[in-house]
Amino acid sequence: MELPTLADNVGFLLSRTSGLTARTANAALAEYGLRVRQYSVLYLAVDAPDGLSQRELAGVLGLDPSQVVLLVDELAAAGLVERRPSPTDRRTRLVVATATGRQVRGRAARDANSQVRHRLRALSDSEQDTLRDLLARVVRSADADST
Amino acid sequence: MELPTLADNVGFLLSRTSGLTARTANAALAEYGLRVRQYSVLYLAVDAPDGLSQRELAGVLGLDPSQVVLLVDELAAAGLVERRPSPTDRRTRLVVATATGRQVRGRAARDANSQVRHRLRALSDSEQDTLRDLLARVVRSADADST
DNA sequence: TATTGTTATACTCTATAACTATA
DNA sequence: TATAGTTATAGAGTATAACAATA
Repeated sequence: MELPTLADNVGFLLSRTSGLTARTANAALAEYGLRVRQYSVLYLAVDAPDGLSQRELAGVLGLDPSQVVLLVDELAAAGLVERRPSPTDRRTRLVVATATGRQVRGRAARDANSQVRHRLRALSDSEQDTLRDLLARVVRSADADST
Repeated sequence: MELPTLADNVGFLLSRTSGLTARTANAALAEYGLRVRQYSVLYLAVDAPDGLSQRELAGVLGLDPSQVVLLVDELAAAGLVERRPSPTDRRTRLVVATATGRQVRGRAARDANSQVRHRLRALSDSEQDTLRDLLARVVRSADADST
């Protein structure tokens, strides 16, 4: 069995590309006082009209629930989300975006998306779509494994 | 402009997929006392018959040269690589794999590749090739930018 | 003057364990 | 007995700045 060169190693390429896009996104988000991890929590909160539990956030983001606590703390301190008691389970606290949070995420998302698309400009639009679909299938299969 | 859901965001998917494959690779490499960063340095050293300068390693890996120093320190302490003076430039130290390093990287690479392929098994072989090619083009374009 | 390797430092991210309150 | 949230801690990864030796 012949070994490929490191430059042809999918894991290595994923790490490099992920690092590139994360740096790009963080640079775009700095204007809003956000980094990608906080931004991803805000993003999900905005898209969930009734909010999400921190457990749900951890699941979607692939993070440990203990990490989500700190991210929500920071977003709450910045006034972008708030924690509300769940009407059905007193253990659960729902993370809900504030009006400010919704505005910030809208502007931040457009800036970040634009910068990341530019970072990926070596790929055509349809190639970026292909990349997204391939990655999404890997993530879904991993999520299915851990269920 | 309509915002996509986070699950359709290429940056987010890259981060998740990179994390998944890095964890998988680290688990496979633990048997050899390696982690992906150290492994990637060893990998390049093995493939360069006359060794590489730490500056070259940093360039290929997308790391800061100061980080490469520590990775080479660890590999040298484990007897997998050694630093040799460059015959042409007394500032430069060439990182060269030892015989042990070559053996270890061969076995480690086969284990890690096998595990990562399994982690990506939602994609067919040809889809994994497509993914690799798309990512490689992004990395090359970024490398060209910083030149 | 510029480049190679190095040391140092601070910050972010990741991984785990343990605890509380509720279910 | 299990689950949601939380606190704490340690280790790994990332980002910069500054310095000595050499080009």
